[in-house]
Amino acid sequence: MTDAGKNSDTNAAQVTGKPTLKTISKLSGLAVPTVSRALSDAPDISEKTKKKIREIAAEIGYVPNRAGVRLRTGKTLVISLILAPDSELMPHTAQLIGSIARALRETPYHLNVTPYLPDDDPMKPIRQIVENRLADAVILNRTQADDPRVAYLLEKQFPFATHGRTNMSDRHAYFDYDNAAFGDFAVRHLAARGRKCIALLAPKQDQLYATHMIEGALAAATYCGVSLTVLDDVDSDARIDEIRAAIALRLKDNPDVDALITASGVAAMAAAAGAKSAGREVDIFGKEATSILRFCSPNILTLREDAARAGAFLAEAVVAALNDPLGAPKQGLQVPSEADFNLA
Amino acid sequence: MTDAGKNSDTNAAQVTGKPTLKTISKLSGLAVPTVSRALSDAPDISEKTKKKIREIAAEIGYVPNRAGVRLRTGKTLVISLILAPDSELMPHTAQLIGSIARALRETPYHLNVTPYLPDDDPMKPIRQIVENRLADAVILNRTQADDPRVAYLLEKQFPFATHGRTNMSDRHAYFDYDNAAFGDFAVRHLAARGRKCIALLAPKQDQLYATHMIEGALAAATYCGVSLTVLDDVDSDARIDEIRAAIALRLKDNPDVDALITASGVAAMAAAAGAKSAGREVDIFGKEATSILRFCSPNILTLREDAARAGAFLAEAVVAALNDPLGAPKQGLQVPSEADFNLA
DNA sequence: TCTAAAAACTAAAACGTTATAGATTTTTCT
DNA sequence: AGAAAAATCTATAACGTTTTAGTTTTTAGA
Repeated sequence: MTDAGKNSDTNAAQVTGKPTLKTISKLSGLAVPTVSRALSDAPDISEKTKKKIREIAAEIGYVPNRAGVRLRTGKTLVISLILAPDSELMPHTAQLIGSIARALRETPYHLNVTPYLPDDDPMKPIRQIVENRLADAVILNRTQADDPRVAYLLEKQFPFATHGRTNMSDRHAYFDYDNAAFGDFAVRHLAARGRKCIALLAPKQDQLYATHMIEGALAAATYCGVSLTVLDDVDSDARIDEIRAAIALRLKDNPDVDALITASGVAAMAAAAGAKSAGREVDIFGKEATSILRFCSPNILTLREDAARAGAFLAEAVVAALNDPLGAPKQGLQVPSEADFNLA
Repeated sequence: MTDAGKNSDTNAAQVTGKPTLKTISKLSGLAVPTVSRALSDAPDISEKTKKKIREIAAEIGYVPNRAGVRLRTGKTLVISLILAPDSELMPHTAQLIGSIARALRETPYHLNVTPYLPDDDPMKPIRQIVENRLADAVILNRTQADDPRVAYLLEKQFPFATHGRTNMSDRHAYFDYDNAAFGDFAVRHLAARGRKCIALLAPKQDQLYATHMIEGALAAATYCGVSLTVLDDVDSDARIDEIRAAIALRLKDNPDVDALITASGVAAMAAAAGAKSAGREVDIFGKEATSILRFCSPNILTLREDAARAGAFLAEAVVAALNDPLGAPKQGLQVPSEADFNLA
């Protein structure tokens, strides 16, 4: 009897439960490593068998088991978004999260979210992720000019991208809003409206975006021949009521101020309220994604900041860094344009 | 020579790289399964060795490898938040995400985010997660009364919790805002302010929260002796400009309306703008977490909805469901109170 | 003191994947 | 045709964990 053939009818293999490489192996009569290499398009597998295996895989709906991959390769297939405490209160954070996650759908990576509280050590989540390999890469938002997290990640050579530039930006992927252009735009626009004495709210924190904004605004003020004051003792990242009160106070000190520039929509609203309570009629120019600002009083001039675009870019940038660790980091700027401009 | 002792000096074991059960095994001289069982507090390990092993584990900072656990047990240690398309534009979604993730820090679970677009099939992400076991449980937001996702999850007996009730709520964990109490509160408050003819914006979608809100408002209107109209042809979930236009139109049809109730802050602002453009002086009563509403004109009365509390509850509820699949689902309601109330 | 039962531990296997090294087959060259 | 080279495939092992079924040690019982 010769029924102990080398290739005993494998086509009758059981196909119950989630298909694995083993399932395809049985169905195709090829060894498991062959199947694996075929699916990863290795050079030492013939085109014919690759085609056959890919067909079977597609037919039975094979999806690689992440735990297997993760255990064997050490890759987690996870990208972690580190959520700064105050970003939860910012209106377009949800959009940023959503757009990152959506962009990652095209990739094998999943997005997980790692928030920390104001009292937490900002380094802790990062260290945990790097040391325990909880993700293959991270995305940071609200980075500071001299961000210790960025320094740490650079030192550890851990892939990452940031929303907002840092002092080390030449060495990492980032997406940022062109705040210099915003400052320039805002001042020119206000000057064109006849405003002469513009004040700008700056955050107290060591944030590079403020530097850029001030640079752009100052240059434009010189060019337009208007005055520009930087209110750097008003923390534009503070709570809304504090901003309002601080603005009202500062407006009384500076009776000539006839326009305010803020870096966020929330600050713009607070500034508007502060101006109102101080009985002053000033123009407010803010930067924000949300359209609700248009319905507020006094009217607020705004340039839209596209969080969805930022998210998509960051996802791509971080995946690019993972695919080519030695390549130049992807860097993007959103340049504000007339199209982003909306009068209320 | 008797140096081939049964217990060759294991204390000199190499402790390089991430510690694993093997590391502890070598350090303790005990077998790997013993270490595993000791750490999971199995009954057949003596207290003495448990103590010893726990000490070593703590000392070398052992953290279980998730890939190993996942492969062996089939558990992913992941909870996935399914993000409805429009929730990205809602101001407190980021807070919801953050608070869920923060609550999960006390557990072995990580939060990942799975958004879908308006054009996507809402079932697709759910099916993928269940079929490919991408998470151990899911959290849904913006559920509809007759939500097919909920029906599917119930049928598959897949653990989940929802933000917002459904018609199947007795069978699943949820957290919801008590919208009946909100409707009641809003009507009573407006009536106390002397308003006689109140209109309520209802979403077009099959959302249970609207039903509750209307119920509460109608009962209170009867009690207070004021009139209540439900504007059910204005979709309170529509885009902001559409709401504004629709409201302006409806106000012209209903010249007696002197107050508006909306289910969201965004709708409240749109309603306020619509009223303004219709040249009508009406009170607006909305529900929202963000404080910026207070700075808008006309003034908007609001009850705060606590997204952070919802997130923490949902995280706990879903973890409870995982730990005790047969237990009664955790269900929570946020009852609005005077404390949540803020005049602008 | 000897046996039976209980307690404490271990060996082996498995989850699904991929890297390495080796085996087989086919092609190419002389 | 025969040998060398190239192409294609396979066996083995390993990643870290936990489960199952033992095995050894200790305690209890007579």
